[in-house]
Amino acid sequence: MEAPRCLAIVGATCTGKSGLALALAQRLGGELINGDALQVYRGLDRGTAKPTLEERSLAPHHLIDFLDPDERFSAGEFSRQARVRIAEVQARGKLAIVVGGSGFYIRALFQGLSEIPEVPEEVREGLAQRLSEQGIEALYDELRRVDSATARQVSPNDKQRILRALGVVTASRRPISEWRSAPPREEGPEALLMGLTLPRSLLYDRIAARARRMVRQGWLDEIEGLLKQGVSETAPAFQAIGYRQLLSHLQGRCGLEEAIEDTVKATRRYAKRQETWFRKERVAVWFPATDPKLLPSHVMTYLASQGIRS
RNA sequence: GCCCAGGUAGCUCAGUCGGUAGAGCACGUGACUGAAAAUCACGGUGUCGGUGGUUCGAUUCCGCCCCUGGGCA
Repeated sequence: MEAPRCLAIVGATCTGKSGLALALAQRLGGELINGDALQVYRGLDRGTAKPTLEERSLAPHHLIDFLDPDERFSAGEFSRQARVRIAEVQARGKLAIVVGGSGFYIRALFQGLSEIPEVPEEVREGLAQRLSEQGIEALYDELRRVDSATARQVSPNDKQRILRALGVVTASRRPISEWRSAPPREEGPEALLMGLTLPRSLLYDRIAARARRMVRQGWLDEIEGLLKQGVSETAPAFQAIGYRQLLSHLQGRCGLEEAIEDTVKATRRYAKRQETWFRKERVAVWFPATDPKLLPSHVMTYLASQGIRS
C-alpha cells in the first residue's frame, strides 16, 4: 500500500494540534494547510491561537491570514482552495499536513459537498430582513411550502438552516434537498487523519488557562485595533468565540471577568461539539495529547509504521 | 444580645392553601451538505439547613437549634 501524501491533524481546541503539526512538518519536510475557520482572518491572532510569525517561518503555512474580518468564507470555498493547495504541495514533492478543528471544513475537504449554486448577497440580505420583521415562524412556514422535504428535517427554530434552505430555493428555483441529493463532483484527496484527545477535565483546565493568558497578552487591544480600523461589530470574524464576549465587554455591556467566564464556557461547549463531530469522522488513530513534548515522537513512530518517514 | 429577611439542583431563584418539587444558566448527550468558533435537538440534576412535634402523610404548619445577610444595641 502506498503511503498517503497528505496528513490531517484534528481534534478539539486546545489539544496542541498546531504544535504537533509544526513539529511534523519540520521533521518530514511538510507544508501546513490551515483547517480552522477563523485563522483564515487577518488580524484575528490572539483569540484564535494562531501560530506566530516566528512559528510560521519554520515551515510554509497555507490558507492562514488571507481574508479581512468582514469577508465571508465557507466550507465549500475552503474545500476548493485547500484542494488546490494540497495538490501544489504534493507537486513540490512535499507532504501536505492539514491542521484544524473545524469539523465541517475537514469533511468538506476530504469528502466533498454537493454542487449548490451561490446565493447572491441581495437574497441573503432580503431573508435576513424578513427574519427580523416577520420572525422565524413565517420563514419556516414558507420553507414548508417550497421545500417540505428540508422543512421536515430542520427544526422550526433553526434560523441558520432555514435561512440557508430558503436562500437556495429563492436563488436557484430548486429546493436545496434536490441539490444535496447529488453526490460531490470530485473526490477529496487521500489522507491519513489523526486525532488528538484529552480527558475532559484536563481539556477544560487548559481552556480556562489559555483564555486568561490570551487576555493578558493583549486580546482586548487586538479587538480595539480592529474596531479602530473600521471592522464592523457584525463582521463574520466577530462571531468567533471570545471576540463576541469581549466585544460586549468593550461596549460596556458586561464586566471583564464575566466576559472571560463566558468565553471559557463557550469554548468548553465548542470543544465538546468538536469531540462529537470528530468521533464520526474517519480518523485512523487517536493520540492522547497530555504531554505535548512527547507527542511528536510518538506520532513519528506511528507514521513510520505507515510508511511515512523523513 | 434583640429585631427583620433568608437557607429548595453546581449557581441564581420560583413554588408547594400539607399528598416528597420547577425555571434560567452551568453540566451531559447528540445532530450537522457553503455563517460551522455557527445553528439546533434532547436529558437528569435534589436527604427542599438540622432536629423534635402536630398529622394517615411535613419541604410546606408549630417549637428549638445551626448558618448567611441586614438593622438596632
